[in-house]
Amino acid sequence: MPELPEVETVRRQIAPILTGARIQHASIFDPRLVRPFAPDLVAAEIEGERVSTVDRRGKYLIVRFESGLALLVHLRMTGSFRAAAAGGLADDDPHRRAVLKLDNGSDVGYRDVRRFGTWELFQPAELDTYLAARLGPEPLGAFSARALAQRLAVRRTSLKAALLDQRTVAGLGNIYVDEALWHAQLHPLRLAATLATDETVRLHRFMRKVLRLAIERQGASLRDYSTPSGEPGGMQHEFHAYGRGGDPCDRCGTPIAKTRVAGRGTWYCPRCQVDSTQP
DNA sequence: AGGTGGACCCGAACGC
DNA sequence: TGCGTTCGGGTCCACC
Repeated sequence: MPELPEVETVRRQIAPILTGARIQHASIFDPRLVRPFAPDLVAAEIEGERVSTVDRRGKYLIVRFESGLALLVHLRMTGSFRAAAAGGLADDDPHRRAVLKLDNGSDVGYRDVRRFGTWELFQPAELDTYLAARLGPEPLGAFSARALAQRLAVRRTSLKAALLDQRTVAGLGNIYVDEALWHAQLHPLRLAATLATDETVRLHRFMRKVLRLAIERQGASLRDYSTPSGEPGGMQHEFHAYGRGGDPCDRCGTPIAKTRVAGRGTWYCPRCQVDSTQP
């Protein structure tokens, strides 16, 4: 489940390989990846393009070409990249959906078991509009506790639902929301608009801390995620809440509880994360 | 208007 | 052992 830290790890690993390289040949095997457009049309459009930068915005990867064209990649749940020397990608992967052959002697494979991931081509102006409509600020960019407070104040829903909404803050998913809330000692069902200043400050501080640590650990490898070099991340060893139902809370020893919030499996400490707005 | 829940996928884990 | 069922997760899109 690639969230911001996993996507940033992928970006850091593929950026040096892609940047400055020309796409010699593109193969797209799964129509779902680029629909409603035909795979060969999309492949033809990026062939010959030279990569200028590889950026990230929220959970999106942006491969920008010198022509101005941009390839917007979303890994959704199980998308992953794998880099190898030319001809060095395993040839028996049934989940491989695309391959980019570069003019610098590298092959970049794209794999996606569940086929939710997407590749979309954009002209620069369109891309900005598209992203601006979907994403709030980058949590690790110029993002203040005051900005977070402002965004939460207008929401009429739970803290968890508000944080999962990419327009509140870009890049958090189910895992890092639970982790940030555990650190900040806030209940996932707490109404977003009811946070006191010190609570918002805590949430802001810990969401950034957790994301930074996760990037340092190269993301969390639970089921499908691994880095483009094939290594697993290490952040799963730093989890305090996510997936830890029944384990003693690392702060107070109370067993971690599991419930369902905003349609998602949600783990929290029933003692440390008390909802002061609920009876 | 804004929030909620189902659809999209498919492998893993589970139940019998 | 083998089958069927449930689950999960990000985003979009109906629906309330």
